[in-house]
Amino acid sequence: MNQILPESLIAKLFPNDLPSAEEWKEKYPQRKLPEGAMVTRLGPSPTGLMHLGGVYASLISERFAHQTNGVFFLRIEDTDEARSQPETTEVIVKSLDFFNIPVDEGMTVSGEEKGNYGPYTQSARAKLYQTFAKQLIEQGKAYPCFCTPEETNTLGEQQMKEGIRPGYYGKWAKWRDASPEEVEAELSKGTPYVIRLRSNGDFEHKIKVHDLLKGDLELSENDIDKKIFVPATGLPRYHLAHVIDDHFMGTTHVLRGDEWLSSVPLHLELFEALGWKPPEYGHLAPIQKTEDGSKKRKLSKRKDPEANAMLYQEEGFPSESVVEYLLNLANSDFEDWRKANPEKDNREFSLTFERLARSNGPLLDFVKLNDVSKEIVSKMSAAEIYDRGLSWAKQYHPKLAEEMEKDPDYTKNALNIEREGAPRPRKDIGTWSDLYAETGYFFDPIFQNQEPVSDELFGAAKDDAGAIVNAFFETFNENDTKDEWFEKIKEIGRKLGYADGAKAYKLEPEKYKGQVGDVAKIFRVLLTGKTNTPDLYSIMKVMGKERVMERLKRVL
RNA sequence: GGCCCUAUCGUCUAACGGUUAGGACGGAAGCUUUUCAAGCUUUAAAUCAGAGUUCGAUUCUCUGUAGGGUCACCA
Repeated sequence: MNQILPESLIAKLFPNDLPSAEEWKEKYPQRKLPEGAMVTRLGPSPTGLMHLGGVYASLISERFAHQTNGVFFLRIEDTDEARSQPETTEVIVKSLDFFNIPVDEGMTVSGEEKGNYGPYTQSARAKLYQTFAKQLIEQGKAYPCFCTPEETNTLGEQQMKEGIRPGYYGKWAKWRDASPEEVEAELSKGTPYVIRLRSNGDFEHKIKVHDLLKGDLELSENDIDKKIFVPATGLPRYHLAHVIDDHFMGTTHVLRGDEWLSSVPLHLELFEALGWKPPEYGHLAPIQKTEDGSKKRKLSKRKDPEANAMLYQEEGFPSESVVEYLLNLANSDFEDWRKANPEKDNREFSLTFERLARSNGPLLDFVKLNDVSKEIVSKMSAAEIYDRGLSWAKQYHPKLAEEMEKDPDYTKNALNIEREGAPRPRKDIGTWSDLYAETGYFFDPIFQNQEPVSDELFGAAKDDAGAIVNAFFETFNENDTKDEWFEKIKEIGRKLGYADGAKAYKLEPEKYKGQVGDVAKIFRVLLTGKTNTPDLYSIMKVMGKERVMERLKRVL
């Protein structure tokens, strides 16, 4: 008993120059891809920032596409004119670029679209949607509804109050069975309206749904006459847009956040109404955070700065650190793979749905991220750290950049201490911003700006600081080998009553004032202002005699 | 509240129905030709609760509990 509107009335709802369904089919032919190839996509709405969850979903989607020789594309979902900020598409594109997630089709960093299934921005596809919104009305599968937003709201509130499942459905679907005359009357009055799906579903009926990640599910059929199209803007709502686009763009696998799970029945109904085969769905558990240590919640764009993907760039994380951390959240065996294949590109790791399915709303763990990152940076050459650190610093830490650039070779030598060729390279840098704290003292202006050295830092040998430095001046030879150099340090200590090593000191602590480590500390603190630094001999080598003497002198 | 999903150390997780419940991060202790870092050694730390099925349950079933998602609009 679907109420089908007369053609003359339908003609008033849509432009009369719409391409036919056939024409669209010709424009967007089926993709020719190898067996098993997945076509995946990211469909963000441009609202100003890229969510970390979006990066996570894209990373996973992109990897599945490319590990099966398929296609990953980017489609900007800007159907909500009120919320979309089209210019922020750039933010999304740049984020994907930063994280090295290659997009085969869609908007690129250069500002131009590529791909044969475009345009890849929904607001530019209005005609396509209109063809099918019209078709649904012609077939009686959709109808115009003249309820005001206030009416719909009141309806919802009323239903809630009465303990009834809220929504525009069944007997509450006021315009579902309106006569052509009633429709015509509103139309001629110019009443604003929306187009709703005429759902055939029964909420009491369960349908079996297979989700790539959640497995076999039983969900209630959709029976809501969902708003699918807004003639005032000429654009569909998300649900219809997703169905039409993923059909014509040839998407085979939709991987999206699990907040979408409950709308799967609606989407399946729409695919059926249009006579198309739906893609496979996989619903990802969200990345979460905890505030008071007990309650978990999904990262929120508004409240949580760490939800913003660009934060990781600002903080100075190398993009691959974040990528590898996310890969580990997606497939927990990535970590083992990485351990077994320390030198391989993480692209050689294949993601599986089986593992992904077990990832269950993980908490974002910065400590772990930082550990992953230190591991990655420890494998870089000094030159790479210099280049990448400098390009970060130029944008986010000009003072550091300025110093790094003054003498690139000096900086690289400093960065190379205990690094290239070392059996176990240092793991002190997790983010480029660590460069300032960990190596800043190499640069005189930064060193002079540090907190003045307090006696506390000198430790056990603080009373002998002057004597130690004086003795050092007498014997220092910058051409000494490391062994010769260290022998001299020990000798200085010995004369002043310090043991040669920690062992000797521990055996007979009462015999000594301390041990050679305490003597070394005097130099360390004077030279760097810190008690933790790499090997002192190397530091002196890099700094050069003049700078070393200059800094040591201050204690006298 | 209805519906859906989930439940192992603090965190991320591993374990054909049979393991001393494993690993990683973080914590603690120790080792070292200078301090750190790293590395190595050691260590504390978990199967949400209760029933049932079973010779045997982290694993299967049920109930409860807790957490997450969703239910006006938007995506």
